[in-house]
Amino acid sequence: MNPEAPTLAVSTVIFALRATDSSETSPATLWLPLVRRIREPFEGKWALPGGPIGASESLGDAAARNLLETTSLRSRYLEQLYAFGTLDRSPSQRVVSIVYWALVRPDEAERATEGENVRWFAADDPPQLAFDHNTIVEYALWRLRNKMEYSRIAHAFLGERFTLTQLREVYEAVLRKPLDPANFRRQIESTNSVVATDERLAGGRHRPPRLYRYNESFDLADNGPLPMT
Amino acid sequence: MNPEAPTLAVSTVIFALRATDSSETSPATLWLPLVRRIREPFEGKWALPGGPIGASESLGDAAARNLLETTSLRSRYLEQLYAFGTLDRSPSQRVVSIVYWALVRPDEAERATEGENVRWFAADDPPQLAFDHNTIVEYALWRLRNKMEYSRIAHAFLGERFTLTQLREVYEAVLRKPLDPANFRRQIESTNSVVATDERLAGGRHRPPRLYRYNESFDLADNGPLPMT
DNA sequence: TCAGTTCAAGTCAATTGCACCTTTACTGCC
DNA sequence: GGCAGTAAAGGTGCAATTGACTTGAACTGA
Repeated sequence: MNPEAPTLAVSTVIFALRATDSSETSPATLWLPLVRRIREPFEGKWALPGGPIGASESLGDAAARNLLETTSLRSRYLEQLYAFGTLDRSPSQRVVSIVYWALVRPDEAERATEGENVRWFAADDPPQLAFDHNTIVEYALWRLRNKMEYSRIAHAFLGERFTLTQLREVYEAVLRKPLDPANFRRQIESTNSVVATDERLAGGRHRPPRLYRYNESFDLADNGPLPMT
Repeated sequence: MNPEAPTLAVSTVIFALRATDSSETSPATLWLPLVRRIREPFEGKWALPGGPIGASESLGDAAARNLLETTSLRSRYLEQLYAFGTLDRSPSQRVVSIVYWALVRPDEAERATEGENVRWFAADDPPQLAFDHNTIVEYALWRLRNKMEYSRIAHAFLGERFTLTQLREVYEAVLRKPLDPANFRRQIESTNSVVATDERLAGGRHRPPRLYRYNESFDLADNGPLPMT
């Protein structure tokens, strides 16, 4: 082995939608879980979950495993973001990080056991992070918002059944702008990416909205001919 | 050092436009230079140029250096493509390749000294390559064609001064479909990505077309808040 | 039963995209 | 020198899409 070879690691930026406060009426916003570093460098600072790559796992598998081990989260969507490898990202040691980004559903996000060393932060306003992780979060946010506009990735934030209003609220939360409900409905229906079910969501104090499910024959991510492993 | 740590390398997919045959009238198509492997595994097979990452260079610098050393090419545009790291990509040894893609201008492409170990191939129909390099080329082609449609990346294929017809021919060659000259002109002019010069290209047996130059204040790639190193 | 709320569908003007047409300006040849 | 050929450059009109707005339907809770 070359003693000058950089250390290789994977990290993951995880996004989930959470209510801004405990009230039901407040709109959801983007949050991400961070882990506290328990050793130098940057001991005590918050950082993206990550770790080394196992000898018998692919890069994506390594990201998913690290995710599960450090935050107890299983992601519905996992995509490679970028490989970061400038010289100055870590003091004393050369580290090349292959970073993934993940989307988890709200019910799954609850499983992330918050504690002293794992906590959720607003994605748009994270604290000062270890290494170059602030830059990485910023880039991941850009990619997410970009991809929302040309793919059906929003579905990864939702469960099996959802109303068109819920789907619209995902777009509004990520893109941070209100969308016209009628036009949104027309656009989504024209793509055939969702399928209407017979069920309706009862219980609200208004006309019960129809529940939809995702059209499985649709490509969620539009990532081209990539072997997503 | 962890003896199980994967070997880290960079490779680059280089694209250039070249005339299909020696005649001037034939339309240009996409070509890429490949290098012949001179050792096992896959000795004798064609492969993407690449190599190890130096101790004091960033990933992008490593890609550019390898490019220059193996093919004598300096690229006008270099962007990270993807990090490939499945277990089966190389026999006996675990290799993680961080792959870049590059665009070079026709005049620069001439510098690639073709010989026994470096040769140009049609990008859409490469031979059977070493490792998973056929997959990588296919993905790079997808990214290039995708990016042509929402960025001004085509300019990286051209020199300082160019006519709108030349620019249109770049799009036609990459996207493999004819474009309406009038509509193309209007679209390009509406973006303000090019600036008209006073010069015209004389010598043709027709009305001399105006020469344009690229608007430097325009973002060529639209890669978001990435530190492109 | 009624007020309040949201779902769901429809209308219309403005904008954009695309196919096609006309005019302009040069070169090469007779 | 005039004419034919060619591509540049600009223009026109239709179709599809988008965005702002309106209307009616369906349900809950008081």
